[in-house]
Amino acid sequence: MEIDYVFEALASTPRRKILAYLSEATLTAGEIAARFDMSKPALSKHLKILEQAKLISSERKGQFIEYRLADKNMMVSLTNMLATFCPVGSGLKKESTAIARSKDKTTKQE
Amino acid sequence: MEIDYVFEALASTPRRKILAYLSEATLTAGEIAARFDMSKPALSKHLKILEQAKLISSERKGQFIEYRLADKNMMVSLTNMLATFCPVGSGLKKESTAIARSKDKTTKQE
DNA sequence: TACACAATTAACTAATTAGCTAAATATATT
DNA sequence: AATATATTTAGCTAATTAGTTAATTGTGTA
Repeated sequence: MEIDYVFEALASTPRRKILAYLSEATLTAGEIAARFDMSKPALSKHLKILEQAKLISSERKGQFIEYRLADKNMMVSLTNMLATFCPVGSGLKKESTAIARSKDKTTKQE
Repeated sequence: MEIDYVFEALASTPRRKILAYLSEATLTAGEIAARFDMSKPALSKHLKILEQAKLISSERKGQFIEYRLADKNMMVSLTNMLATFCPVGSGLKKESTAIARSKDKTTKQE
């Protein structure tokens, strides 16, 4: 599922740090890498994972590649996440409700 | 950091499913395990990870152990996450704090 | 006490992830 | 064309994670 990529992407301290760096500024891959104690290829992988999750987007500018937050998509994903865990129905939630109801009935019979 | 545990816990489809199952009902470890195609020890590990992240809590009831959402903590974590990554979120969080403060004041006056 | 049931912990394996260095690709400059 | 810079891809290894079965712990009941 699509949301899986978002959660996987967020489950990494360096990746969340990248998002924080991009929260206000647009930065090139090199500018981001300069802020981490990690090789450029390693950073590149993190950027790829964030981009696959649609949390960031990239645009080539000459020999540079600029990265920026794709915050609209992030908001959609996070909102969906909230919708899953909080009131708004999914199949699992309905089943959970049904379980609660049957348990309640059993308890009252005793 | 504390939030690291939350992200790690959420980066797993079965664990997010467990949260969804618990969104309305309180279930024992066995009742949860019965809904997954996975061994009980494997489920037990997932429950432990969720509990360490303070997303769920457990309580022994005789030979059973009941699990339930610790949703207040989850909401706090998720709200903080929004505040960190989205400029909009941080503004809203501050407003939320302000509202809470003003409500508190009002309540005490009553 | 002895036995059954619920759940966890222990010990292990297979698969995945995160990092590295070296090589390749794309663009800019001379 | 040749060379330099920015970035990514390839190939590798070490560490971590997710699952398994077997053993252990805690509780209820005959």
